Amino acid sequence: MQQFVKSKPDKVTKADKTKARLIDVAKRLVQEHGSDLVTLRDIAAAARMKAGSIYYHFESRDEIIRAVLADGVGRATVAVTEAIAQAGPDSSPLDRLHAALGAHLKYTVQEHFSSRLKAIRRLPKRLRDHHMKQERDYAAIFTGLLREAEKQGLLRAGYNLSVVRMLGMGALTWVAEWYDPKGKMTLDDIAAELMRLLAGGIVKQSGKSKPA
Amino acid sequence: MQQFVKSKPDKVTKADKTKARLIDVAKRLVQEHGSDLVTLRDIAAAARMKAGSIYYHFESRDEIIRAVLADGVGRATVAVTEAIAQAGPDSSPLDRLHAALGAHLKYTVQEHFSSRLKAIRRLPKRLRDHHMKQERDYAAIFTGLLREAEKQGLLRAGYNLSVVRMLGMGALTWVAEWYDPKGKMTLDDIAAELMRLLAGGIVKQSGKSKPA
DNA sequence: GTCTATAGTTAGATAGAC
DNA sequence: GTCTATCTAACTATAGAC
Repeated sequence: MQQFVKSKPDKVTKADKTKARLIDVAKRLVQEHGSDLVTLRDIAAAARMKAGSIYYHFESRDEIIRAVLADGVGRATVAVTEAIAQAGPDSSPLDRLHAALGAHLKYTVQEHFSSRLKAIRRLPKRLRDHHMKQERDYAAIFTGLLREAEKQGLLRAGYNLSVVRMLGMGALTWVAEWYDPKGKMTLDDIAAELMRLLAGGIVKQSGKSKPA
Repeated sequence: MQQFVKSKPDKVTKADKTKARLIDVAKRLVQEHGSDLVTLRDIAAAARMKAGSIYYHFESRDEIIRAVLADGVGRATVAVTEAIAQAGPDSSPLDRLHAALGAHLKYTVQEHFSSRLKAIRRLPKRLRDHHMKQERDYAAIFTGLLREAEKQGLLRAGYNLSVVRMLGMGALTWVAEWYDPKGKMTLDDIAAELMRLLAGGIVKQSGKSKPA
């Protein structure tokens, strides 16, 4: 597990730990209620502090939100990268894509990732621009796998792979909005369903290849 | 065009017109900035009124937001229903689905439909429950088309059609988050890409039918 | 480092004049 | 119907004690 709060984790002071705890409780609150509804008083209360004390650790409320977002992409990147690695370097790019999408979905639902984009938009421009690079890097993982598959001649011609990626990830990102953990389908089931859909489509292929 | 603000549109009073105008400007502001950031003062200013005057027409801020949401689903339903009708009753359910998804996408992007769900969640329970029925009815249109296709034997077996619907609509709903109107792809292109993906998949089918 | 206290803003909502 | 004026409540942020 990597450190996203600080890139230089030697000599962890008490302040560092408190800051990390603040990010942690803030993340939990943001996931639960949405970034807009979470106040500094909420965060402080959850961290058993008073609101004013937060300013010893952060310059502003926006700085906390930004830290929460950065932590989110960071951990998602780790989760997806690990899933890809587990599939093995000699696996098919499609299998790796399946693994990556599965990890993305799990992370998305658990951490309510989809609320991120919304929160990003209302950050001050300076913080927003910095964060968007991380988001683009994350998205590039998936496009990369599609391009690999294309290079290996696994894909049908004529698709815009960026669009395919965005449609696929959009489908999964949206799952968090309707997914019922008590329902019959697991997240793995849903990822498999998407992958099956993505790969083979839903329509019976009648001899001739005439999709749609 | 139907009336969603009032179900009894005979004798349109001045108050009715003002109320409709308030919903209209509120909708525009909500689409642009998100429902949370829109204040009564914003709405009032956009409607060339003072904030206090709004309370002559609405009981609370929540009532306005609810009206905006109801107006949104209502118009989306009309748009999708009309697109389906234009495909003709003898058309393939898949063609009608294509038409419906295209209309949904256009509406989604233009009206930033995706912000709806977020707004719904923070409504008081009473208003939220009432609204969710409209949302379910809207979603049922799409599931219905898939079931028709299934009944006509057009689909491969083993798919959970509700999940397919949610993945497909999720993909389109998410488009509004990244779509660039100045880019190369039109919304019709994207809808066609999704339909092609949904129907035939992206992976080259090598003799045997072994998707994923 | 964390507290208390409070300044400074801004929001939703109400009352009463016109 | 719309206005002005104002209330109450919540928030971010700051200052200074400990």
